[in-house]
Amino acid sequence: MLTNERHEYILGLLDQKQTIKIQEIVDDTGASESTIRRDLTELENRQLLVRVFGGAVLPGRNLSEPSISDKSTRNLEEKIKLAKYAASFVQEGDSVFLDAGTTTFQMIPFLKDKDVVVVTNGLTLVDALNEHGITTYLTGGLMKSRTGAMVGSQTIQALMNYRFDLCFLGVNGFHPDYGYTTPDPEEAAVKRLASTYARKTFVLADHTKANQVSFAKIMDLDGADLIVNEIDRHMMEQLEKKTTVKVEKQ
Amino acid sequence: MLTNERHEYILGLLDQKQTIKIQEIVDDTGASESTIRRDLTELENRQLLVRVFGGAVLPGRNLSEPSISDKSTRNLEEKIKLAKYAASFVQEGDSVFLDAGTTTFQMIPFLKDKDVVVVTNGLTLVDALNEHGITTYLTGGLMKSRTGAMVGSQTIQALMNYRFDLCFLGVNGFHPDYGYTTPDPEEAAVKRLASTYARKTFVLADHTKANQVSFAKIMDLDGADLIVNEIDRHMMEQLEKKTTVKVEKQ
DNA sequence: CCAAAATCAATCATAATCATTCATAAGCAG
DNA sequence: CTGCTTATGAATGATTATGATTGATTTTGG
Repeated sequence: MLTNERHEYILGLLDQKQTIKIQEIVDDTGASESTIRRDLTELENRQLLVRVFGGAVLPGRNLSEPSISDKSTRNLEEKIKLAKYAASFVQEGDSVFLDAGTTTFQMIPFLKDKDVVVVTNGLTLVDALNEHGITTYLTGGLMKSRTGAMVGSQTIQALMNYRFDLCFLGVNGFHPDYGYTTPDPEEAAVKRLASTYARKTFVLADHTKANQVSFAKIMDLDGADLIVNEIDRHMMEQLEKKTTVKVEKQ
Repeated sequence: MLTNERHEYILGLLDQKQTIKIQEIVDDTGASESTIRRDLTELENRQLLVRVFGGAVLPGRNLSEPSISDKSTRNLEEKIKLAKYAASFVQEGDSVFLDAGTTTFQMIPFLKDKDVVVVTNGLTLVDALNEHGITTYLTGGLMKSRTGAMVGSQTIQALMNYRFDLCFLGVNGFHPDYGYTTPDPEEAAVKRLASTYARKTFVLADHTKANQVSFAKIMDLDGADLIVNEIDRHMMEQLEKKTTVKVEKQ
């Protein structure tokens, strides 16, 4: 069976069934597992399907889960600890910028008794902030449906009206040479600007972000203190040359 | 059965039945109890359900959906008809301001194929706009937890950046002499300003709002066309002296 | 209030799936 | 035929999902 034929076959099957298992395709086509895997990776790169553990699903939010690409709920325990630690830097009455993101989201419960004012561009944080009775300002701007973040010129303009005691950012990667990075340039711009209006900025990152580099640079390491929870000695030494590292200990 | 399939299955079942027992899912899917538990914790982390002892229930919607308790569901049928009628005034490619509120919320499904750009100060509308793939700008501002509206100086400032083809507002009362009114002065200010930047403004009001007067005045009747669905002759005559009235007929 | 039953979180070993590597085979141009 | 590229299949060690077990917690029914 030709490569193209297999691809057609896979897509056809997927269209019918919404979900396919790798083993199914192997049985049907007679090709080896390795080959089918290669097919799936290729088709995923062309955005014709989304791979999941054990098979693939049609693209589009239905069956494909945000967490797969995003890993948003992956290290949730870790993120909660990180968030709690981060929240401990917040003083009574502070004005705080909270970035859109899952780690900053976890900070919210720990802020409720601190009488803070929160400014955020993250729509996913809204309900939780509301539930905990925290005074909240939204930046406004264009709504990015994928991330639930608000971005764009209006977000920028809104930020200029505020000054923060503290600014908490999530990132997709931190690296001694390439600094803090994230996939979306517009979101990077918002993060960057928010931090310039803050007396002090913290970046929250779990261990999976170490040495990762994403497309859009937010700023160099020295632009913000880094809050992490586990990190090897060698990495630590390198980072501490560039910035202050706060380690959350179990 | 793939993990994603199970997740979809669980959410689907939950959507149908509002409540599910773990044992049910175990029986239906053939997966072990441990696995189902893991699924539930994961889905709970993503806020797609809430775990309870013995199973799971649908998440209690906060700002994402109009609260079921208050009057919003009372005249829901009426509001949907009203909303559909209102949406019929929207042209392909229009830029539209949607006020925070339950009636404007109902307009969203009818806008999805019109390629519109929506600007709103209503956090309750966000999820629905997102789900229907509508390009959306949020005004930003102070979040009012009770109504899910954004208000204040920043909202005002944001509005000045936009011009609308159409502006749709909800109100708490309309009255021939006292005009359109609503309980909150800040929200009134936002409504008023949004309408001044629109080529045409509509107020949506069901029959319970007739002759009602609330604390904060938005504007006189002639500031906007009034969309209603049932109204007695006498009232109608009085209103038509002041403004254009569009009546949604069954 | 107590005790039995049900449900739970935490842990572990196992099984399934994964990415990576390497060697082979097939196609093709010179 | 030789040398090159590409597709394939098998093998590896790593990662992830799963199912069973444990003892703790919560609910239920007196």
